[in-house]
Amino acid sequence: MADLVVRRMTERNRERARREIAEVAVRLFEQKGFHSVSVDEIATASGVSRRTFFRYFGSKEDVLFHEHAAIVDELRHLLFEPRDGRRTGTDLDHIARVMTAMFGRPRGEHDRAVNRLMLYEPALRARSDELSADFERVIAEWLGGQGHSPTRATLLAGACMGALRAGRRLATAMGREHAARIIDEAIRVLAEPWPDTPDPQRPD
Amino acid sequence: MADLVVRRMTERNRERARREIAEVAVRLFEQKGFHSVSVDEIATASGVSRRTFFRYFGSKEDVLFHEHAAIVDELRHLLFEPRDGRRTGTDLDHIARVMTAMFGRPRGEHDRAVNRLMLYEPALRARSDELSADFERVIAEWLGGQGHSPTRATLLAGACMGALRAGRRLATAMGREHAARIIDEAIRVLAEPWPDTPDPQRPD
DNA sequence: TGCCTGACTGGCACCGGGTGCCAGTACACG
DNA sequence: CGTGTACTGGCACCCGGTGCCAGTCAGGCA
Repeated sequence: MADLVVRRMTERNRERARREIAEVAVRLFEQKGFHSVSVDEIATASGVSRRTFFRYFGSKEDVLFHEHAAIVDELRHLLFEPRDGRRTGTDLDHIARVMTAMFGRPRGEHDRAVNRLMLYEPALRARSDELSADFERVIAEWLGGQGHSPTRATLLAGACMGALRAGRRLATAMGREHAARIIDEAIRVLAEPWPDTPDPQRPD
Repeated sequence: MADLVVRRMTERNRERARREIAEVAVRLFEQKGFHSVSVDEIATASGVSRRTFFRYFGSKEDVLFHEHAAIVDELRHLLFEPRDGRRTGTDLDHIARVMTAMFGRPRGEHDRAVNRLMLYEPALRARSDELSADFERVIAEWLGGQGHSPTRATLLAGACMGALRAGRRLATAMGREHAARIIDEAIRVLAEPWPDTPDPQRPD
């Protein structure tokens, strides 16, 4: 029991140290660019050894991405266990609500800095696309449970995350005040993407 | 003029050497996994020095991806300069034709091996998604020229490449014989993604 | 109080990817 | 046959990442 208390203390301290290191690192990244900051620099600037840095973060990139697993878990939770008991509307309505909740909420300066870095450093963009890929898998899984065939669920989830990923990039580039409008437009694009597409059964 | 001829010879020799190195490397990657093959190993196995390897390929990953720029150019060419003069059908029809042409054509064993590697090694999957991102940019650019607003063009291109990227993964995982069917279904998903979505103007 | 144990840290050595630099070499050209 | 040029290989170096080991600090226990 005392053991449990000790563990919790340690855990909290670790979390605090992790956050401090991450904040120092992000500040350096924004000053000099991701590539131009070495792990040694981050480590000494945050008062730990290089070796210890790698015990807190598996890699240099993880400084920016180590919350991703928790974010994916949150998405899964919102999708599969809607807050108001039974959900209403269509599948797309539900996904739209969840995504608006995920992307639309206010974030601190740290998160916004991480977002800026992800947008402009190609290596980091690729890594952030992995988060989208995880989202896509979760959505496909959920759609499969809603009665869509596995193939269709995968493709729908792909289209869905494709539009939302593009929307997120647009919103980051154009500024926070456009975010809501862009997410809204992304959903509309998904609901009715190609209004001029003829019925495939009756080609003209 | 003689100078030009010499340049061409050299260029051709370089290209041949590059292909040989790439084939040796892919063979090693499939035997032992991407991470377990060092650049030294590739270099000695293909009879060049490590230093020269890095003159042919900017990085170890480039062995698998150095054709990407050419592929993107080809996509751009097919999209913007349709073979039969004026294109017919809707925007989506046109994109569908181009994509079927890009992904549906027969490929050699080397290309298929590269595809397998990309699918199963996470680091390589991320890198291959950059190709999709380039495709997405080209499609957005083309859609912009077809009269869609910049935002809408970006979002449409995102949805489009999202479904096709998912379809390409499915096809690679399920085998070549399903490729045509899956691409077809991806296009249908784009044309009519959410048949149960109510008209946004008349919510029920 | 003094010892033991276990978690954490830092330092060291090492590996592999990637680059700058320089010397050697092969080859077309005059 | 000399000469310039493009290519090569080797060396040294930087940086990200890991295995290993020794030191340290705290709490538990006799």
